[in-house]
Amino acid sequence: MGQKVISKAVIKRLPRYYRYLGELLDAGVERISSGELSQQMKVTASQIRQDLNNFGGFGQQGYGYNVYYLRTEIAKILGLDRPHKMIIIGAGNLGQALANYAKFEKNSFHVVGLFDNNKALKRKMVRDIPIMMIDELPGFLQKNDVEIAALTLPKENAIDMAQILVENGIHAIWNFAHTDLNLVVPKTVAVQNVHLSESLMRLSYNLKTLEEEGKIK
Amino acid sequence: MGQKVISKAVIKRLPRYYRYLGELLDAGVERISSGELSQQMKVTASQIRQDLNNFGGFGQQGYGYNVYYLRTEIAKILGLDRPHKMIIIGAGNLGQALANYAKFEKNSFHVVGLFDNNKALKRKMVRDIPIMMIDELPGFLQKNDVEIAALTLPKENAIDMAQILVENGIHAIWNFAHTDLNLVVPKTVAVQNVHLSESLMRLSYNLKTLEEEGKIK
DNA sequence: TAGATTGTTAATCGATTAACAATC
DNA sequence: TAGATTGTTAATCGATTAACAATC
Repeated sequence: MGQKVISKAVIKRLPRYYRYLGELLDAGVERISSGELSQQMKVTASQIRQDLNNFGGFGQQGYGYNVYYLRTEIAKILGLDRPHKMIIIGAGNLGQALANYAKFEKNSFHVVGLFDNNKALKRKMVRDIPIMMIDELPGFLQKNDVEIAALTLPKENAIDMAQILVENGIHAIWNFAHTDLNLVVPKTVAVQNVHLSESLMRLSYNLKTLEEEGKIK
Repeated sequence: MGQKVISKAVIKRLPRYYRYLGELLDAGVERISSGELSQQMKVTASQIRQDLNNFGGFGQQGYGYNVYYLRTEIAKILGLDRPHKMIIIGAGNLGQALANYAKFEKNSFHVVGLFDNNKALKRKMVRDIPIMMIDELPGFLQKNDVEIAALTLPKENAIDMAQILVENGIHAIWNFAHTDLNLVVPKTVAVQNVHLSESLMRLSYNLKTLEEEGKIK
């Protein structure tokens, strides 16, 4: 309680540290200094030390950081140390892609259901995950302790669906619809908006900039 | 030439302005002030005016901004005013999802081919887009003027594939593999990394924080 | 003209980097 | 112990916000 608020910039970097530490672990590296890690990740050693110190001292003077220990601690910070049940609303290509994707983080995210309103999909399975109809959703949420819902829907339906999800006890929404759900949902629900189109537009901007600088063609 | 470098923070916000302006346009709104827009987008009016002024004066004192004009100008800045040919490497669920997705921006991104090494997919079509084999890729790039490649591959293959793409004249990579391609590819190629797992981890962090603050359950 | 709202400069805030004392 | 490297404070840098003169 009364915990220090960690800046968004720091939180944004944590998953990247987590990924690099995983790769180091796979490569059999036991310890690493902020200096070495900074070279690999192309950030400053100072930033790494500052970031980590937001959460307490994970390193040791004269030694550096133990890779396994540091990774475990970051996992805890990110809440990856326990399973989260997740459902996916929208069983199209993106929904199905996420169903596979979320398994990546082995013990953290369990996709327990896909929902769609296309009756042709009813009772089908994606891997071992059943596709259910939207009208089964409230009942399903009542029976199962689901924390996270991924939304891969047209934006017209996303806001109403978010409402339904919140009413039925969902605590986190991973939103792929073209709208900013966090402006619509109560602050007691975590929201991450993934706007793929924005990413593509930034790529387009960068491409255009390279052209204008004469670095292309 | 010798153009002012625009900060990443500004570029990151442009697509969001573009989206809101599109919605205003659909709603038949003709003009808007930075103050009104700031309320809708939950940012400061000051930031909107500062951001836009990086590119020149799009507004008019006492009037505000013409929605259609401003949107058109932002489109130009982002390079959305001309078509970009795009291919997708990896014809799994994510690749196919992107094939539909990229069409969203009507005249900006044309997906002209999907590539995979799964022979079962050979010669299939996704919508009107042919799936081709990876070994056909260099020939295809030689014949077609493709600027952008989306990469939906396991990370093991992504780096080699990026190399091949760059050698064959690709200028922009939209990377969905779990690795930082921008650290690997020459600076004359634009890269946007989309790390979905990082987004999910941030969601998990926010969820955990809400729990700890006692706002859940 | 008076009112509204931009464009732009100046002030503030926050994040990053540098430096170094603490300590393993 | 000497050397290495963290943890942490101080300095710098950049981004955001506030303020207001310019101007439609």
